[in-house]
Amino acid sequence: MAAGAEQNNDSVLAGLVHRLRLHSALADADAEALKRLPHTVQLMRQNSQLARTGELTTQCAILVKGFIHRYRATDLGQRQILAIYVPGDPIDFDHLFLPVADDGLQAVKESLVAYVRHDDLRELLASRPGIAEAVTRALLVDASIFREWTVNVGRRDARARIAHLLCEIALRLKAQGLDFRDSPLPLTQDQIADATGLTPVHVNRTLRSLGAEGAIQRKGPLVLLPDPEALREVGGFDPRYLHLR
Amino acid sequence: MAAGAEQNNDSVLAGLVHRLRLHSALADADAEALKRLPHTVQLMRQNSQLARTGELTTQCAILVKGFIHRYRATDLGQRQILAIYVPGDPIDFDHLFLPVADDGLQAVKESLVAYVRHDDLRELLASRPGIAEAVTRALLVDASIFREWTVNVGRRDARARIAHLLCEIALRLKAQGLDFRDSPLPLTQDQIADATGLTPVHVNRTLRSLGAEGAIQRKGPLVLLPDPEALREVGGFDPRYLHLR
DNA sequence: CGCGCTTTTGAAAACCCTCAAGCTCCGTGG
DNA sequence: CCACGGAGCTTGAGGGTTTTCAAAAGCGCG
Repeated sequence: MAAGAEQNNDSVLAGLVHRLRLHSALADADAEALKRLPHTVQLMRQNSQLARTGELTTQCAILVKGFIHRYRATDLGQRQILAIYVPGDPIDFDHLFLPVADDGLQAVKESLVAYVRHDDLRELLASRPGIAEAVTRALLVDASIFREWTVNVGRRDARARIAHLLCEIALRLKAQGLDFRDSPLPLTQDQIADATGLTPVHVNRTLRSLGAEGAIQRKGPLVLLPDPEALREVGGFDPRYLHLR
Repeated sequence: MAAGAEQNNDSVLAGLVHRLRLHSALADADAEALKRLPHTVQLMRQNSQLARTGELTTQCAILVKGFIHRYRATDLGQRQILAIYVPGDPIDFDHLFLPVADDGLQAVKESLVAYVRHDDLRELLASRPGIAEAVTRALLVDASIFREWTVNVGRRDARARIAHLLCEIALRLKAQGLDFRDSPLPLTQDQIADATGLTPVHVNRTLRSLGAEGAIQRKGPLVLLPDPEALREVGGFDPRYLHLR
């Protein structure tokens, strides 16, 4: 756990409401109730852990700012990144029902995380079916994304894998009202490798080749997207699996 | 859709109850209510489709007998199998909340499927929170399995991928009170390839090599498992992600 | 200014893929 | 009863994408 300041800011959970409304029609009363949920906010340092595989949790995390990834490791120590969360995303609401953590959670860069207690959230879900349904739907959309990642890693070559990953994150950011340009993804090539099932060396070469064609633009460690359309082509990206309205 | 006889057998949904109880403590009253859910039963011919990507659904399917797989295809027509369901598994309960189908569903071999109407199931979930929680938990366990498949395809070599796949199915069958020996997996090498992100040719060679070592035993198209322990070793299989009690 | 982390580059090797053909098994029909 | 055809399995040779190993260069930070 990173050191963190506790606060109680009213609009911290607005991003979560926005995310739920991407998939569900949430009544205003429900939205207000959600935002009033008691919560604490923590600043997570880059690379700090939110949870470790096997741990028991009693709180749920919501990403407010920054990026967080979910990963799992094989017995041989090979790491596979399974999800990359953007602001507004519920990070581990699955722990509400399966309190033992499957996966590790780590801050990609310095991030702001809101915590709500399982008890409080459970109470809210029980009293407001609209919220319960919206949360369930969000969990199922996440599952659809997990499946697309399997497709990505299993059936696309290196260029397409990376392009697809970037398209997805760009679109999910945009859906949250954010922009790749404003908050460019600070993934290292190591992390891209672990997300796509490749090696860092090959990611480097592929990124380089994509840059040469103009499909992406690079500034230091960051990747910008000058040509989303071209990238979409390369990645064979079809956003239906994101279930955006 | 395959031609199918309609019936109304009382114990058809017992497998589903068993599956839910792998993860949740279900009250007897809840279990009885579940089994009394109105349903029809259909016999699906080998390779027949239950649903196609993009279709709207109004019923949920439960696998009673046989095997069914879930798949998705890339824009280039490459197929990736995303899940293999065993008897007792709820197949598409996600459509209760996201009625537009993400994925295709196809019978691996002749299978028996029970259908319940969304309306009936929704009513049951609303009136019995214990069932609602058990179903949510089952969906989340499935999500955990999806993630492990990403790890499998992304970070293991061919031998380990296939071994891991076989270990998982064998264990899930066993948890349902079935046995690999009684109902050996009728996957073709093509299907194993699509499940593991490999090509059929390489699956053939790998299967052959696993057989030569005695890790598996083969009888015609079928794969038997004489030595689960050896396979577990090869696949780096750690069953925790299955959340079996 | 130097240390650590990340990126970059090169060369060789490995794993897996593609292409292609032959084989076995089995159900169907002549 | 045997020929035919299809589906799935097997095998070989060659090629390609990706990996491994190794080392150097760039960059940010204390």
